Amino acid sequence: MVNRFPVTPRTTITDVALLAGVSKATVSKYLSATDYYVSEKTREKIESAIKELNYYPNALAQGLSSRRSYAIGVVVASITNPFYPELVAGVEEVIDPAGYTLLLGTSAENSDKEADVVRTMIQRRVDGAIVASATMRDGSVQKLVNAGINVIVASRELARPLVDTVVIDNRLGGRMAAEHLRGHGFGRAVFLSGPLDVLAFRQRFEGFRSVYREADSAVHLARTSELAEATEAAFGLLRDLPRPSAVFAANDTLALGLMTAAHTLGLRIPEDIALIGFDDIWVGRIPGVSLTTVDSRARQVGAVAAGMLAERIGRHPGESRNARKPPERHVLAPQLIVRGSCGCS
Amino acid sequence: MVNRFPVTPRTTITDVALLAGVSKATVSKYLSATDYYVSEKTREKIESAIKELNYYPNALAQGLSSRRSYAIGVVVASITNPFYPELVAGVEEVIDPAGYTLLLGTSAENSDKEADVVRTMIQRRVDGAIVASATMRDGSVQKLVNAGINVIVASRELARPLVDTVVIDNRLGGRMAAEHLRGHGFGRAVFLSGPLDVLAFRQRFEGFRSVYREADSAVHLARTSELAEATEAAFGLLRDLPRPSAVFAANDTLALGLMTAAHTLGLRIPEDIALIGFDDIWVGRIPGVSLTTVDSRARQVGAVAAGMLAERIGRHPGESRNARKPPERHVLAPQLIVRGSCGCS
DNA sequence: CTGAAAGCGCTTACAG
DNA sequence: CTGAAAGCGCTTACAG
Repeated sequence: MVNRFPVTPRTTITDVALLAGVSKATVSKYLSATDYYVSEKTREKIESAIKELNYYPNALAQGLSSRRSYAIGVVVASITNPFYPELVAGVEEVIDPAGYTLLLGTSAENSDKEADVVRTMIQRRVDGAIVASATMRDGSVQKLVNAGINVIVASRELARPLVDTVVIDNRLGGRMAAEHLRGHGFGRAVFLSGPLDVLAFRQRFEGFRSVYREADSAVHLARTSELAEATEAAFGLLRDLPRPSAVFAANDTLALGLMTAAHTLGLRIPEDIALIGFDDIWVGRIPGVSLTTVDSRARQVGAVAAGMLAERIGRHPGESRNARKPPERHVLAPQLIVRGSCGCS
Repeated sequence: MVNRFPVTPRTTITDVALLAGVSKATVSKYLSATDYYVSEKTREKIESAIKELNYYPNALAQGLSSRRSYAIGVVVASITNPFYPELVAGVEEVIDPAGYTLLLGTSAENSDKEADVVRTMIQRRVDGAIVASATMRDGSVQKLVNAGINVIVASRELARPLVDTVVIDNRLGGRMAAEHLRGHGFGRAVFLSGPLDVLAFRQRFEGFRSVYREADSAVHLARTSELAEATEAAFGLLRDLPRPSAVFAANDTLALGLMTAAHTLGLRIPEDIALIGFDDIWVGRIPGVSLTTVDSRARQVGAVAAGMLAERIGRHPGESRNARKPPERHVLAPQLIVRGSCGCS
């Protein structure tokens, strides 16, 4: 077979071995650093050969051979929803120093894309995956697990405890928001939410309802929690009579939608409507927004998830069935962030 | 050699070939779809074997063998700066249907991380890279190119036209903002900027200065364009006497910093200070923010960059020297988005 | 349309 | 501490 590829050949481990006057095996051992010892003299020879040849080991070959890709997949619903970049930053923070590369997958609303992402992660043989997309079905997570991938579910939960999970206490968060509103003297409040089949929303609602019970509480739903949809839903809510004087939004984007709709209708916040959101995306800190909210600690959730994943991978390198250790559940505490939109200041 | 890895073996192309009663080569041809023809009968046999065995081709092996990883690297400065997710979304939009996987790299401020990202992209043998980090040095881009990777620089420029570039016309954008401010009757305005060694900032400034000339114009610098630093710098600016009544910020985060500082000092926007930003991050649409700004079209920039990259890769599969076609330059037009902060409404 | 065989660039027991 | 050789799971000319 001659000249299969008419391209500039890259330098390989063989070139390095030749120049250093040692075997490929020895170069490989030098590269892996930890596991094997290499004498000082050969180490030096190898190092200078690598430098001279400007050699970069081929990660595909390494992965194929060692059955370890040093890649981890992160799947989020949408990268433009500011909650997710924050979580991804948390993941990166810990994954990065550990030498892993991040494959980003977006599941969108779309179930085709969801299937694509799952397939991609499996085919690329990621060492682990962090699934942080609220819209991803449990079956998709199951597929990853079946394929032998270590997976951690972050900022959401599965119906059955299939894998490690890291979440905040959403019920508590909902309760905190509701109690704060009640503390302002509001006898009635409305919960503005995305679809209630998203567990986090449902739990926040439960927390809310533990304070505003029965007839006193009401829910108003948006189809999704995109700003446009949220605004649309908020218009509906604000035209309902009697108009609520206090609203707890299931996340900050929904809260911003409410702000937008209120503004258009000439209603002021907090004077006409007191508002609390959920997540604490950075936008809320801007003076003109000044959103009181519950911090869902996206960054920490990401970091903790990455830490748990790294531990799993360490325990089961290559393909595992997640078998040894039973699924763990890490619960972080939410935190009320008081700013202007609730009427405190 | 017996039992090298005590792990559940995954199903391989050999298993599929065996079950389907054909050779690995034929299965491979079926998998590649486009290039080869496979008879209807064998196609069916292969398909059912794949389904029965739940087979997923190993992308590492495919990449090693074909010298095509179907991965593209995207490097941004910071994923939590809302400008970048928007650009990444644009990239994804076109990369995704084309079957590429996105490797995300963050260069941060840190030049160690920058080197890591470059190394990672090279070792993983990405088919191409999109560099959108304003803080990444030209030398790093050069390294990628030297390693035979197709690279597109997005939303920034290199000193020398080394690779394809997609940018907006920053000078024009700066001019549009300045002219709008001048149209409001402001005889003097200040340019609030990040470091002027970032070309985009410098060009925006040039556009600004083409309207507010010489003594009339002034610059005020922030160390970075993080919100906290921006706010800090804005305090300085607002305490300068005479206090400017119009500010053009080099990007929206800087503008938000100015809003924050102004609010703290009891200054109103636009009554006391008219403000225009740059980028049009979605936050500006929120009523309480209502930021007049210049749309830098992050999403389109990302999409166009991805398109150019796909074309390069198609032309030079595997390792190329980006040689054949000279570097291209794609310039998009910025667009003024008028909202409340400039005093228009 | 299909298959045999070499090769992609590494790693890893095993033997020394 | 070092090396020979097999193997990781694919793809691709080449021949039929």
